[in-house]
Amino acid sequence: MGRKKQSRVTLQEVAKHAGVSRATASLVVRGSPNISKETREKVLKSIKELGYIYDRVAANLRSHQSSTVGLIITEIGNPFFSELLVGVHEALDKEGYTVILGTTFDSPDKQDALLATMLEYRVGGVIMSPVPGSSPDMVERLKQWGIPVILVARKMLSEEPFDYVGIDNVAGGRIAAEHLIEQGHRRIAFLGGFSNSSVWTDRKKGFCEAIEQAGLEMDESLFVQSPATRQGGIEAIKRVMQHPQPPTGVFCYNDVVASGVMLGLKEQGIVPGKDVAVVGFDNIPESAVFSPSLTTIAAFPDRLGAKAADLLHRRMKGDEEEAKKLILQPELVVRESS
Amino acid sequence: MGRKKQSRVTLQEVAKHAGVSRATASLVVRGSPNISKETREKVLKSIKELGYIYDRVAANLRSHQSSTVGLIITEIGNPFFSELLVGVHEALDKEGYTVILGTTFDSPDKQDALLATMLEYRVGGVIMSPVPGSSPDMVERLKQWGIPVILVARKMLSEEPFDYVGIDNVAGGRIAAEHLIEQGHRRIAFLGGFSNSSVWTDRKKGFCEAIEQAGLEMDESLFVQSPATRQGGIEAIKRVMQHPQPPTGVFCYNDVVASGVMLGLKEQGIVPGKDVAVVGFDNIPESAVFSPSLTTIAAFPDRLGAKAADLLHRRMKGDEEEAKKLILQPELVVRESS
DNA sequence: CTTTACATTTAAAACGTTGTCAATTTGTTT
DNA sequence: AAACAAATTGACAACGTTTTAAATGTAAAG
Repeated sequence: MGRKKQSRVTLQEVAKHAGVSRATASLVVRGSPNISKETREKVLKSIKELGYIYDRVAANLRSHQSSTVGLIITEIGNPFFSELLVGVHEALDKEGYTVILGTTFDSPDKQDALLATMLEYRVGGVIMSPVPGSSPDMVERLKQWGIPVILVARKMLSEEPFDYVGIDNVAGGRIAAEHLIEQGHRRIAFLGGFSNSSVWTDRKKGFCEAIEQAGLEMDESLFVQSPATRQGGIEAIKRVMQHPQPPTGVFCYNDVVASGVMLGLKEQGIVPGKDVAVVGFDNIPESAVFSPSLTTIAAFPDRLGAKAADLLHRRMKGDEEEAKKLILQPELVVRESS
Repeated sequence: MGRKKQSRVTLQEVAKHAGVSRATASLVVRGSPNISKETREKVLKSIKELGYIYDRVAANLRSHQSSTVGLIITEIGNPFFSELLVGVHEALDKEGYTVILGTTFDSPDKQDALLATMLEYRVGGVIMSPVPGSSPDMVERLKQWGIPVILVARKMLSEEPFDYVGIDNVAGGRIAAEHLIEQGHRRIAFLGGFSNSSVWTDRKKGFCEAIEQAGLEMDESLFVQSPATRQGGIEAIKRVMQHPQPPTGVFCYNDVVASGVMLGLKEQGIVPGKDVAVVGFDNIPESAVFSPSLTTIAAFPDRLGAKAADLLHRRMKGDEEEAKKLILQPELVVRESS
């Protein structure tokens, strides 16, 4: 069954085996151009024969570089974030980075702990979706150590001078409301999410703008906050339907909430898409298969992720320009639910 | 705006500031018991004052330990795997490990490359869902270096002596078929996935066992392989419904395929759950919101992940017992689609 | 007042690599 | 043959920790 725990072969041993100096061997593994083809092959052969494994940890320690980046998201459960993760991961992969993953589950403490861990691991940069209401201190600290941080999908509480990649949530909210108004709805609810997140306030802002512009009355009882989960959606729709004048259209904080909303409607014998129009946000892949299929605002999480990764890459390469804000435009996707 | 790129404070500097030796400072940061309370506090104070950051990379290099583990999955897009990821991640987090993530996208080469990378990063262990048909050489190699590897959800081609955590796919296939037979279906299709994966062959095996036991005929044209994606499901159901004697019940390789199958049925004006019964596999959260809601075989990916993480933790702690196989039992979840 | 024992603390070597740079070898051109 | 360029070397000092074995200080025991 092979021996146990053979100890690592070092570059030193490779060099000796190939009959060259350690310096030369080092240049070979790093692909230096001024090494003759001959010696390069000699060394590569020895590497293969001895089963040498490059020690990136030692190399990074010595060279003050880092080929790892930290990725911090709030919940992997939400397909929006898994798509985001795919986008980031794929783009970073292409550039040869290795990803250290962290999940905050919306806890500020956990977020700080994660950032601290990433610091301890000497990551070269961080892409994160911040917890609503968390303080920018820790991010500031990373930047002070020269570690670039890209915020994605969510901003921090205040308008901090950080790089940010996201979508235009105000526009998204407006588009959603305009669509429902165009469909003839006069009483429209906004369900799910919490007002402490920048995403929520932005979407609400756009929503309200469209409502006002159409000259509709703004009824505070049509705004129901709840966790951005399926269960949260179920509860929110139940609450709002008890209103003496229930809405005929609802705009949901995101698609997961929308799935709960539609479930809740069905439970009460109300047919979503017919009796009540439902519009979601994010356009997660599943929303096409819901029934009725969900009208939603596409937020392109994978593109967001890829853009964030590109930006981070540029920063790590030494781009020192001032903070960039990349705002993608969302798009309305009309389906059966409205 | 603070200075740029302050260089890291080292333990050396902390020691000097606290008036102790570097060794003592090191013992303090590691929480050694035989350090007097006095000096401990002195050092901790200096750490705080100087803003010292522990360098785990350097520490791991020296101590030959590793607090990172590699996690390799095939596709983050499938909710089954995101749930798995959640389970693994949460459990490892609790034990203080940091996760390095990799995705193979079902490419054996990518898988080998990822394993090589993890080796280079000196991970302490690996949890992976292997690419179907990939060779166990690389895994063997890791184990030779004393790095434990846990296979999860998928086995390697042959019955290798590796630790494995998965569910009983044969039982799952049988349960699904039995359920459909019990509902009165005589012609049942098995759609999606490819025969090169152990998961597929196992599910098919159980499926066939039940068919035979019920004395039904086995029609090869009712087995349609396709990518395990929504699109794959759409194509598979279209193909099989062209059959002169189309099935009245279908068992899908997984829930994602099932979602495609139901979509494909609707496109043809056939009502899933009424005209044709559909059963999925995995019980991804979304399957409850499909319409009709999907009858499926629950595979508990999060539990799988947690178990795998626990097992890995034990291995990393030095548990040298021979390869363990942990097989969880799947459960039938009946909903509207059957 | 010395010895023994014990708890703390320490100096120096190690981990596996890269950076530096002057010195050497080899190959090519004038 | 000399002059030049290109490729390779050797030696040593980093990088920021942990490890080892040895040294210190102090209190209890003789």
